Amino acid sequence: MSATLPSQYNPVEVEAKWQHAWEQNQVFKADPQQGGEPYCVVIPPPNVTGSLHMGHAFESALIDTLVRYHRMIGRNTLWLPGTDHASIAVQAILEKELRSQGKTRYEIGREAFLERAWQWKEESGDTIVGQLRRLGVSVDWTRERFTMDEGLSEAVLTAFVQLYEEGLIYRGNYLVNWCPATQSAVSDLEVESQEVNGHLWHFRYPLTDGSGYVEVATTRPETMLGDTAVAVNPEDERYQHLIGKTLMLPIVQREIPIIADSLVDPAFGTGCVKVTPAHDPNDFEMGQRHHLPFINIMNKDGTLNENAGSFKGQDRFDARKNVVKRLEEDGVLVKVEDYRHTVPYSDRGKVPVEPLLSTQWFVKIRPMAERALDFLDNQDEPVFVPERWTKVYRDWLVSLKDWCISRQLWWGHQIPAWYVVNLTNGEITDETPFVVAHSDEEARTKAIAQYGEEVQLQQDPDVLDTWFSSGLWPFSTMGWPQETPDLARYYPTTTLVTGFDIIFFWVARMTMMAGHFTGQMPFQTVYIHGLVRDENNKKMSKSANNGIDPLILIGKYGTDALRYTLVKEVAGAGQDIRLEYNRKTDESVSVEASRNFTNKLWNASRFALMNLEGQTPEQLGSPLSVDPTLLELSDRWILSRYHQVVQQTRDQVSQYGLGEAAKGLYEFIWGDFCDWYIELIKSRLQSEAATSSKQVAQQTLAYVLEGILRLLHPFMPHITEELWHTLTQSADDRYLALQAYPEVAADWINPDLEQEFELLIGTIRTIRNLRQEAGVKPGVKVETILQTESDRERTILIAGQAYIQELAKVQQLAIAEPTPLTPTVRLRAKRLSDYKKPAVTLGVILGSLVAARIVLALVDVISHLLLISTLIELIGIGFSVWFIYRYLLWADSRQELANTINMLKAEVAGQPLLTAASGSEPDDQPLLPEAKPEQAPEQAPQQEPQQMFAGVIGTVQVLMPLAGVVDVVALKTKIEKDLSKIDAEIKSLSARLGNTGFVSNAPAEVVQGTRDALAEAQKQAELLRDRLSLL
RNA sequence: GGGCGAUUAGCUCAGUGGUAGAGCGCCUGCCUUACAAGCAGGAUGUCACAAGUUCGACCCUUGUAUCGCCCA
Repeated sequence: MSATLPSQYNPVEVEAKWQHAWEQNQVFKADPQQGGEPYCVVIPPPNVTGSLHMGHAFESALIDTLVRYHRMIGRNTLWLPGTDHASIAVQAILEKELRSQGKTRYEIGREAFLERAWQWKEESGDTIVGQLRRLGVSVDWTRERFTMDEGLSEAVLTAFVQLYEEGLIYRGNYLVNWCPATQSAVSDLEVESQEVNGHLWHFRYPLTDGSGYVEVATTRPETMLGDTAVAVNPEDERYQHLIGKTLMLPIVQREIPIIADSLVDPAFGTGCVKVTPAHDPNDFEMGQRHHLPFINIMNKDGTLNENAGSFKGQDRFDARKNVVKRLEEDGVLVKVEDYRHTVPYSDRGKVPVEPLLSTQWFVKIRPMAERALDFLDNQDEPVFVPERWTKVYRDWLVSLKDWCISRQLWWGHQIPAWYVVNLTNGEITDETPFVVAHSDEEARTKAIAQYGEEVQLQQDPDVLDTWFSSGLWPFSTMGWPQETPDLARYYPTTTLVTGFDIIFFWVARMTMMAGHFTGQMPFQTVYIHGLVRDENNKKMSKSANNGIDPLILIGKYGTDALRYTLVKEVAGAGQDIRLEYNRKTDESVSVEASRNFTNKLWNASRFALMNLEGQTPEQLGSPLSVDPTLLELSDRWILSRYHQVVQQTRDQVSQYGLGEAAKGLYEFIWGDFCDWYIELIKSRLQSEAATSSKQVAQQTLAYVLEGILRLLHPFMPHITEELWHTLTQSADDRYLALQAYPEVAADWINPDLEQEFELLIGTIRTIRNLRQEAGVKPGVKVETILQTESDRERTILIAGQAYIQELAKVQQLAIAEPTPLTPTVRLRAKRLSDYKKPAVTLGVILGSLVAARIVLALVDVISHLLLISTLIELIGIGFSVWFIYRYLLWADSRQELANTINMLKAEVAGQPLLTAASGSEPDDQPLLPEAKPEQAPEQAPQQEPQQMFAGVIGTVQVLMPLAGVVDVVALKTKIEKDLSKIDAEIKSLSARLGNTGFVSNAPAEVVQGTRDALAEAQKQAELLRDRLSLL
């Protein structure tokens, strides 16, 4: 089974399989009876207006990552899904459809219209939940809700009635934003300002006393038909004498007063403004203040009404032209200027909204806003991530005005107010009395009690603003107003994840509603994510038609790849992301990169399965509990790295750093695990014999891989679930989604070891680099000499020599001090290593016997070198003593000596080198816990009989003798290039250290670090210069 | 007009008061028994501009420019 995984991952099948399995088995069904601290998220309900776009995919990916993570760390998790009925948007779609059939909603009637609407809802809702399923979201489908379902409608009724009874909902005649296209009032938020090139018309109103004219300017001349005053700023000295006088309004011939109001901007136009209280918000305020008449000149379809006199029936824009023409004819038009100004447009209707006086339902918002502010200011609730949104939210609450909640639409929650129409001739007028109730029956009962048996009731035909029901979503979905177990357990919810564009629309309304009805904030944290921008950095939107269908990318690369791309792109929390996309080919290089990552994971797992010989991680046992001495250097390194990553991932996810967490896992999995660890253990795994080395490698491989699958699961749920099942051979009814997230084993994190390992990796890279520079064929094994005078580095290299040989394709490796031609005798403080005592005894006995021979051989060797040091002869007995001490007393030193001798022999004689102890087991204790810095030995310039490729890593000199293939020019170029880099570094470091300010002010460790870096760079430069001088 | 965010490699973006990073793309060499959706190696930067704080600024402060978003 395991080894038969195909070599390319096919997400289509795997993803469908697990989506189906998760849902069928209700894997994500929440149980309020279970223990565990609750973690609850309600979905920002998508509108049933068609289909999901990339923004939904992004948001869902973020939420699902958080939810799956918290489920795995043991929280009692609920993610509640659902959809929103979206009154205006859906009604607009349906009416458009009707129009294309040559019908209107009034012709087919309310009932038939709603039937169509529900049908649409079913279709669109199905599409949307189908898409959500394909995103692999771990929602509890058993709790799916819709804003117009029975329970939520009950919540809406309850909320409305209660607010009405508390005096927080009222019906009144106010100026609203009227959208003539949809023929409904819209809220302030549904109005969008657009800059347009318009005109500013100046005309004159004559004073009634005949003493002259007042000049006014306007961008909407047709409204002059409804003017009831002209206003000036009370401070404006130019017009003091006019205040209180009256004017004769042209065309209409109405006498209107000149008033003083500080709302007037003296700098606008002439400083005199016409006042049309029924058609402008500012004028409305002035009208109220100065008790002016409110003259409405417009019908609801945007044509002028009888108050417009001869202009009656004309469309507002036609009327504009005609009014101007008439004013011109009357000789009161002064001038027309081009004028760029902002015009409020209806978000949905895409036409300029008309401020219109009409009777609507409003929520008195201040008490609710104050309550939400109180929570924010005194209890820091909710917490915004990123924090900067707090201010945006707060500013909004502070300046909030009453909320118009009635919409002249049919699709939605019909307003639960019944008019006693028999009192107003069977019609609903502004004066018709009404009762507010939960139902027909209740309304009737109430009405009869108040108005007698004869009442004839008619329900308000309008519906509520969609956000009225959305505002209740966090608690209405859990059963409110009933006291349900869900409400008790999961409310308030933990986190709300949404876009900043609906902080006002939705977030603030939820906090206000929740504060009022539940006495709590509906969520602890609001994570505000950014937008998905298109390949041109433009916001994706329907109107710009630049949306990208997530399903296309899912079909091409898989859900995991798309989700991972979206999540990985986020920097910090809440930054916008840009999605790379080619519209011609429907391809995305960034999603492709993630797909490649899934494939990498797939193949790493495939490799593991091929090499675990059918054993599961459980059967193999954790490497954390085996005899620690059996773990090899690479095992301990990957375990250290792994636990580091566990720590880091947990930290980052808990701080909403999802992008960083995703990127960290990518680096660990592809870099550390695949590129290094797997490569390092290949030889152990491939050994025929069942050695402990092989077994430990298998254990570690299985352990880390399973950990990786768990770590990555919230980010890539499908492929990890699939691979986990294969790896663990778990029964079908167990799920990775329900397993525990990896715990940090802090004891296994060893920064020293990781740092030491870096030297090995660096060395391997340097050798590979030299090979490439020298043009060595990839398959060919080379010989390499590593020289360093640092004991510490040497010990690390010796411990990792098998790795170096394996991964850098080195046949013969010598690790030594720089050839000590003129060594200084010095005492070494190295203590006896426990495990080398027997060798020492033997060494002492053999040492003296061998010494003479060795010395002779060495002298012999040296005498063949190009530079014969006459010093050798002077050293005599002293050298021998030092030599025995240095090279023969200790096992590793003998190893080193053997290497050196072999190397020297080979250099001289051109014979193959003896391979450096490839069978020796790498150290398994920390490499150099007590390495002592030593003084650098004085050394004679080194000489090699042949030219070598050379590189430097740390202070390790990497030499690669390549007889016959050395291109001196290439070699020289290479070294010179390295050298110039290092020289630049030396210059910069020296300059810094030469600055007394730096040395005296910077922290000691920084100064020391700089000194160390300089010393290392100088050493490197020296080595390279020496090498260069030999060419 | 007010507010917020951004400006770093060809592209998309990370980043830290102490020697500038990743992915993609590019160049070179490889079908090495997990992966060519791959492996190995390589090149690439006035960190938008200007002044200031500091021993030291890509990072902090102020201003300027450009882009984007929100609000009026």
